[in-house]
Amino acid sequence: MSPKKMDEQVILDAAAGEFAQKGFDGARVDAIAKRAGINKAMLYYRVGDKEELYRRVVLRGQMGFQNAIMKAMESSITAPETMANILAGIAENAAENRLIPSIMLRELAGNAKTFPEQGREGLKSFLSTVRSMVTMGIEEGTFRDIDPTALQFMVTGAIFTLSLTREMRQELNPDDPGPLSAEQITESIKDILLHGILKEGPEQ
Amino acid sequence: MSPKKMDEQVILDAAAGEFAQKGFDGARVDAIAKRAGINKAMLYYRVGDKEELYRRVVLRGQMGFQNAIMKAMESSITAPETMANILAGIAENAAENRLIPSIMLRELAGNAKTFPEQGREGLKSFLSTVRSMVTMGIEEGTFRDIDPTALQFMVTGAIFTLSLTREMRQELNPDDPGPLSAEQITESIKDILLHGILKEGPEQ
DNA sequence: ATTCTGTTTAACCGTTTGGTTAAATATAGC
DNA sequence: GCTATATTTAACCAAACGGTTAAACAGAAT
Repeated sequence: MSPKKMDEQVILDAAAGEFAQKGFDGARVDAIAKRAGINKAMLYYRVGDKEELYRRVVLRGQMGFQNAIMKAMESSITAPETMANILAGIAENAAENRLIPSIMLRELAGNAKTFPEQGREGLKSFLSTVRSMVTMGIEEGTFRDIDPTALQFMVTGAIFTLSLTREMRQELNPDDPGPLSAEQITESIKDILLHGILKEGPEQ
Repeated sequence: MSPKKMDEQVILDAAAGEFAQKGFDGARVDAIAKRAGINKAMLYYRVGDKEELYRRVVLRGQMGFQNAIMKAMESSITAPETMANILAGIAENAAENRLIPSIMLRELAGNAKTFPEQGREGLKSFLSTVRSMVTMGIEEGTFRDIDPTALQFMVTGAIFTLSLTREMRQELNPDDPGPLSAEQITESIKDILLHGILKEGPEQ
């Protein structure tokens, strides 16, 4: 009934790599096929056209972040704890799946006009989660009266750009420490951010 | 000797708009011509091919940031002052020339592989400027012992993503305050960042 | 008025690209 | 072996795209 089999994940991995490097318009369907080690027509047979390929890649990548955020929320009680865990979750996920930040930043640059409709709900819930975490911190008295919007984008902006420039930074700046682990990124940002938003300063 | 004349800036503006919205590969040369209200061949006559168009747009846009940074450096003495002025300079510039953050983030996403060779020096000097500002602050005792790399990308990452999502944010999150002025962005980020990096906390 | 030069355009061209299709190949059940 | 079904491929196609070119046009100088 089925001769060989062909892992669909291989196709999505190949597509993710191509989309991340070249963007949707720059990506070549033939190149994706080549990366996956199959013929172009196979892509259409197994997944669909270029847009469907992209949709699947984005949605799969988004899931990782959503799970990370959810786990961070569940495993923490106070707002500072939540904040630190969200930070770590995003950083770890960006490090594991390095292709996604690239795709996401490109979406941002294009006003998310090619972002899958199905994924927009996820984005919304992420934004409102961070926001409610901040207001919670302010209400419980641990946070200063900071701007949640600014914090949202300081976290994601910093992590995404840091993991994206992983290879590039050192070349541009000899003083740069070079590639950082997710833990290092998390610690550095957490250090600045917690001092920046806590009323009393982190105890530790 | 010259019949009509045709402002070259109009062409570069049109190109910047197209490149910002669609990226290099997504941009259509015909579309740029249409935006500029001229014929496609005119582009090649006056500026050059697609790559040259892009090169010019990026270099022109980069100049604005470089000037802003330089002015910030000149007009400030202490490290916290410098830090605040750089922040404000970048934010103002991003607000004035909204197309550039989009182009820059796309470059980031593609590992800056299409970034003009000529512009790389500017990037380098920007990075080392911020870095030396941080080390100066640490040495003069006003800054805590923070990670300069993290700060670099928290500043640019936050400002770029904030100005890029200007139209998008409110749609995704009803609690979002919507479009923010450069001053608002500057103040929000400065508030968090200065508390985050200063030893004593901002006096004000 | 004619010439000369800088400017603008319409039409065209070769290539690339996303997508299709018809044929080939492999596997399982009979 | 034969048939039915799932998989894979090579070849093909129309459309879109970047780029060119030859001709038209406009104004200044003579």
